[in-house]
Amino acid sequence: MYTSEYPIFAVTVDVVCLTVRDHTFQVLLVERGEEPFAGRLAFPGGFVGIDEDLETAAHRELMEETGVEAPRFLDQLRTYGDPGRDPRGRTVTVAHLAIAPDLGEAVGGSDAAAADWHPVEPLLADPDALAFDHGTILADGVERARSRLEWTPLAADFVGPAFTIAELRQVYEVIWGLELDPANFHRKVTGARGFVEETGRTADSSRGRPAQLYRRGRAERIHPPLNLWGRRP
Amino acid sequence: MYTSEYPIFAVTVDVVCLTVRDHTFQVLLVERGEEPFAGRLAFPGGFVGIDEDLETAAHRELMEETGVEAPRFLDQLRTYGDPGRDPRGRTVTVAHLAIAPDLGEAVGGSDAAAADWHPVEPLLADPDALAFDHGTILADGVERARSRLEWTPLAADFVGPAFTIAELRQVYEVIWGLELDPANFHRKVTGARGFVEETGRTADSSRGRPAQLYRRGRAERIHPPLNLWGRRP
DNA sequence: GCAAAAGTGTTATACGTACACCCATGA
DNA sequence: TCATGGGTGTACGTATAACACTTTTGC
Repeated sequence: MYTSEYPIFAVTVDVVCLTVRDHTFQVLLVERGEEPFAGRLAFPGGFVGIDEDLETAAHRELMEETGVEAPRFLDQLRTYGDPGRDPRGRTVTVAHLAIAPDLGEAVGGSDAAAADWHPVEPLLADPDALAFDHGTILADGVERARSRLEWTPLAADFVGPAFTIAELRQVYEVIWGLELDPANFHRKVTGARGFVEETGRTADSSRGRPAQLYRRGRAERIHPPLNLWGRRP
Repeated sequence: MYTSEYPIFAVTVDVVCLTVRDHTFQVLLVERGEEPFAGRLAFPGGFVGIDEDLETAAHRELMEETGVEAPRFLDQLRTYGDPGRDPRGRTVTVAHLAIAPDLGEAVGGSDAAAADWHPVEPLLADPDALAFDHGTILADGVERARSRLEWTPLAADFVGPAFTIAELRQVYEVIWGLELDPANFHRKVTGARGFVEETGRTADSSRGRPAQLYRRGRAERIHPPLNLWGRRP
């Protein structure tokens, strides 16, 4: 190895885990127990093992620090490596984007002092709300998720294994911050090949006609992209 | 620093530099001078300096190894860090995507044995054509470039500072491998706000009516995306 | 029945494709 | 004046936004 010939780095992973809870776009954060940034909010994450691949490390850190075991989606987001981003030394972090359905209150793993969901909007508005450069990373993660909704079935990863078209529509409405026509949305989603499949079952309805339940389809891309520009004002 | 407490990594950058030359989609490669993979083709790249940020390192390595000084576009692509991707030890590489206009033959820098442009297609067809995991990286870079053409003015980065609409169309035709209607393409591109601006000058024409010259506009995204599905068969 | 939510029908308009056609130049 | 590529006009078909309307449930 060339540890004496070449610069030495520490490599970490961080996980931007997003969900929709209580009609709000939220992100999973831990309260840091140690310096630097002790007591501040940050993404779950940590050092990559010497024989561990990056995605495995991301899954492991998410599980260890928050108890979230199986996000519906997890992929690389971007790598952040500015000198000085970590006061302890030269660290490069490979940020990942994860999507989980609303899992209820019970989060919190072994390592971190506390893990909880936080609404995204106030965090985006205050660049110094999070430790390290995590404010920048959050902005990139949110942008990536918003963009992916257009041309992949990512929205289905925000809801449970069986869901109604209205639940899916609320994901778009919350994340994009606009109101969609339920009738046209229904046609677009059910008409896009491979986005959703019927289960044959219907949802319980407290009032109104019960909705059909769907599951996620096999498609990885939506053709053509869902061109949802929202309701005209 | 925690070099004794935590795993030690080497961090490199690699640059997938793409262009369109001779009506062909091409990538800039160097012939490796040393083991491992001596004599094999690889992307320009190398170790990141201890006080250097990632993008600066990418620019530097591209310049040092190929002489390409100012690509029109350079951004992170993805990070590759599987254990075992480099037989010498644990290395994480932050791959970058660069786009340059056709610069003529003269490439070749100081460090590498040789640097030259190579058509992309045969390299994609043979997964073992390149050193390390660079075949995978090339496939990701090409896919990213193809996708960006749809919704950003990336095509303008493949041509010179002043260009005709026909030159721009050829970029799409070569990279997407299809034939476009010149009339409709012209309208779409000139109609998309911020994609191109008139220069007032015209190109020299060997035959036919001389074309207007345009420069790149200020937009970073095209609304709506250029929905070019090509000429029907 | 009534309210509420799911889902379907309908229509005016916008948009895109195809291609006819005119324009400006070199030979 | 002919050939060639640049650029415009336009008709027709398809997609879609808007919203009226029907369906199916709980109360």
